[in-house]
Amino acid sequence: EDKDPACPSEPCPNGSAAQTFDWMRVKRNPPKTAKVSEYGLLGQPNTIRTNFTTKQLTELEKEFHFNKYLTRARRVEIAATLELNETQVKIWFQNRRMKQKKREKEGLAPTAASRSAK
Amino acid sequence: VMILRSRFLDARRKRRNFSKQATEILNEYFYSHLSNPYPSEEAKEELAKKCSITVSQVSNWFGNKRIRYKKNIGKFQEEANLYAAKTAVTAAHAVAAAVQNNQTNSP
DNA sequence: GTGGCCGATCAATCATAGGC
DNA sequence: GGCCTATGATTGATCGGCCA
Repeated sequence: EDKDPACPSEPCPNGSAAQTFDWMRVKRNPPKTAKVSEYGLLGQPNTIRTNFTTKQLTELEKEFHFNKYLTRARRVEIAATLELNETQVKIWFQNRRMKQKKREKEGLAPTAASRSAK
Repeated sequence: VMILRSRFLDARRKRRNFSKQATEILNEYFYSHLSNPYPSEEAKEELAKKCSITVSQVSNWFGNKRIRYKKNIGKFQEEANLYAAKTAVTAAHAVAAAVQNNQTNSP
């Protein structure tokens, strides 16, 4: 369905040739987090990123400080309490852990890092 | 209601643009690797050092660049040609150096 | 096979910087 | 000062790989 681009080497003769590489064609599947209310209706694809409320975020944050990892039971509880999917809660914790890790890494003194020769 | 959320949560977001030369370095890498603009962790660290920014900032820059580039390739055409020409010269120099180095080293 | 986690990335959005 | 675009950062969610 698409021709293979071809000149990876040599500057192209004519003015420009912005080839389309694979990474430019990458399309992510829309979030499955539909969830509206009752069944069906609406002709609007509800495939939009969920916006967590302040209350939800506060509770999740509180729980995170208590436990970095969730048990199945706890996840179900929280999901029910905050009116979120179990998946959303699970993903939130995963992202939160990554965020934590990133913050710790950068929070540490970067001075010692610049000691290797390269 | 929801608008209030962003008020204090994003208070930390006091952005500052990168220096002109940092952007220059990042763009050079991006366009010279346009077929696969995904720098390795090591490459990111090196770029971060050269640009005097953090590795995360390098990641953010590439993430934003890739998305925005493919969103509107035409808009970056000019920029792409500019850097393509620039790196072509650099590559030529590298080849020349390699050739010369090769002559002094026999297999 | 199934499911969670990790690391990287995507994609949409936010908020500010810079130019007019 | 307002308005618009450019740009860095944030984040819910996806992708691929790994492992128990």
